[in-house]
Amino acid sequence: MTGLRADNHLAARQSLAERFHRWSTQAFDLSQCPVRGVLNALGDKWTTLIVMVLSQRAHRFSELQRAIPDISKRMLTQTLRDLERDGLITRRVFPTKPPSVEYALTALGLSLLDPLVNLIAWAEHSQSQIAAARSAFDEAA
Amino acid sequence: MTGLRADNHLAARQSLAERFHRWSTQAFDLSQCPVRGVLNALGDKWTTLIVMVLSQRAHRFSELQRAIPDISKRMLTQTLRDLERDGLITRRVFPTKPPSVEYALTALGLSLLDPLVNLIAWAEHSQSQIAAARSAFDEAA
DNA sequence: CAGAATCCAATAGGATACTG
DNA sequence: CAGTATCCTATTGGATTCTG
Repeated sequence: MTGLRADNHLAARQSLAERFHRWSTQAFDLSQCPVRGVLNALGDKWTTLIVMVLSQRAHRFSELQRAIPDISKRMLTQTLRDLERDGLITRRVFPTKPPSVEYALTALGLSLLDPLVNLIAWAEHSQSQIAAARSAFDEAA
Repeated sequence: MTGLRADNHLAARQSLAERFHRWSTQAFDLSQCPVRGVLNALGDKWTTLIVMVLSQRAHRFSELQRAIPDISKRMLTQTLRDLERDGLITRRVFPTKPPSVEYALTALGLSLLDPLVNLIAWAEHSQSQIAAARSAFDEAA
């Protein structure tokens, strides 16, 4: 079998090309494509990190703050709201005094973990190549 | 076998938890973790779209502009530079007159397609649930 | 404890005009 | 054709203060 390795990404290429074509013909407004919303949600500064922490177990607000030390309360609140709004996490308030709030992944949030872990694995596996490429590029300038 | 479906994402959860723990102990500066760079590169407004277009075949600068009508030259240039710097695409200049430049995915860029298509498939599959969750959330307010 | 509100700095990104 | 340069606006995100 020749080209088995070369064809490794063929299915992915065809799948991507097909999707892009469908988007650009159906809804020509690319800014409305379903993926854009998802990708720039994941692309913000804290979303992925929070999802990773919650992938272990439910966390309270202050637990999340301690798990991610350099996040501000403002951004933690806002990112949690967005995740809740998208149905990826739940927010349960316990009417204790002082109140406590627990955040946990929903089934939909859990289903995100599979593609996410693939991407993260790729990032870890590729980081040395990327770093090398950056050094070479920067040195050429 | 009980819980087969419930354990569906168990491997992903454990994998994520393990990685997060490794990062937060080894390099406590979470902003330096290898994934952050990748995710907020993919999270910007144009990177994913450009990668999708290039997944079909190599494109020239003006072809990319036509394929993605609402990108400005400024952002197209800048995003292409970043992708080149990270070693995900190549930039070949043909000394014709007027000059033409061709952009194409590298092997590393091609290897990104697999995790990327998984994430996009998830986004497409989940978009209706996300939209429903948003409506419900916004209506409650 | 779990936020809400306000203010401010940095960055991203669009529009336009110019160039080899 | 394939950019570069400049200007300007909008969004992101941090710091701080206040509250039930």
